[in-house]
Amino acid sequence: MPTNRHMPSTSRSLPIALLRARERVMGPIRAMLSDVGITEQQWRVLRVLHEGGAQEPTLIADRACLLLPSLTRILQKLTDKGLIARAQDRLDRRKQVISITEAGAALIEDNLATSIEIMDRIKSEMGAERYEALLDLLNELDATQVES
Amino acid sequence: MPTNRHMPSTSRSLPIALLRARERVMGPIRAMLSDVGITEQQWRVLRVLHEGGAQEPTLIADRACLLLPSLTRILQKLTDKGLIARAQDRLDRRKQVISITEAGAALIEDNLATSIEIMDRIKSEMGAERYEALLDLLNELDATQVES
DNA sequence: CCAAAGTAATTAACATGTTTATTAAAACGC
DNA sequence: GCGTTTTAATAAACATGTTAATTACTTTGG
Repeated sequence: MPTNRHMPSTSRSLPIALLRARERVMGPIRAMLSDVGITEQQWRVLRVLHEGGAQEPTLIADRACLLLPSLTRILQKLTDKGLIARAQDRLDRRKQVISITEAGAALIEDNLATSIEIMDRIKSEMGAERYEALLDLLNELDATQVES
Repeated sequence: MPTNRHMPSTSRSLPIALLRARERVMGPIRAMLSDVGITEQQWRVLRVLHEGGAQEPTLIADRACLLLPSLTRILQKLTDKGLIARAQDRLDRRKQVISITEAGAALIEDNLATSIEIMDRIKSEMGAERYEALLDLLNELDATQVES
């Protein structure tokens, strides 16, 4: 069975190349997080709250790149762990306001340096210029309008 | 709460940029696949088999970028759908040999053109040169050795 | 004001991701 | 040969991804 001439080998398939690249980056970060006892997604939520302050779930989902049903479960677990707190929005009772607790902030602050070190290592391995070029291209791809 | 000067905004965070870019690419592809009634991962497995011929699960997992436990479940579902067939390896009885059925091959062949069109549209939106540059950088990132 | 449409969050159901453990079969090493 | 180690695949358990449905609340239009 010959290779179809229109079928990209996996290294030239954009979806798979994106997947593999992400796995490469997340490996060391997951190792760090498993020591802390939280998942990659929980880490992202905490970072969004630490960076952006108290905010509603819809905004967190957008910034942490999570779907709302996933976020619902993650917020429940983070509440159980005492890393976030929840309150009702007084102006719009459909909404909630999620905030990070002191324990949550401490967790972020204790591990942020390590996280940055990991990314810096990748950056210097690739070369800063190529690393930045990659980020630019990824953002450009994200901004692409794919007409239906 | 001021933004930490060492914390990248999400668009400059490589893990999140990779995630967003992938979502952008997979959106239209998922729409196509949901019409066919299979998932993105099932599609990847069928393509690997169509492109590479009958092979063992470990090799499929590597090529389709799946972990073996996920693949185990996916192979069971594809078997139920009649899109693949399984046999024992006669030389090494730990191994299996997975092959694509005629129905599976037909499914791939009926939808490959659409899949290629989607990727071509993204390629032309970005510009072929930048698209190729992105693939190169992603492969370079994947080849990076992150020392422990 | 009120019915209809829209929005925020949750729930449900199924599929996959991820880690650890298990089972069966091969390959090793002495 | 035979116990040890390694490998291939599966199983189990928990977390998330994904889509559709639901609930509660708001906004809109007449």
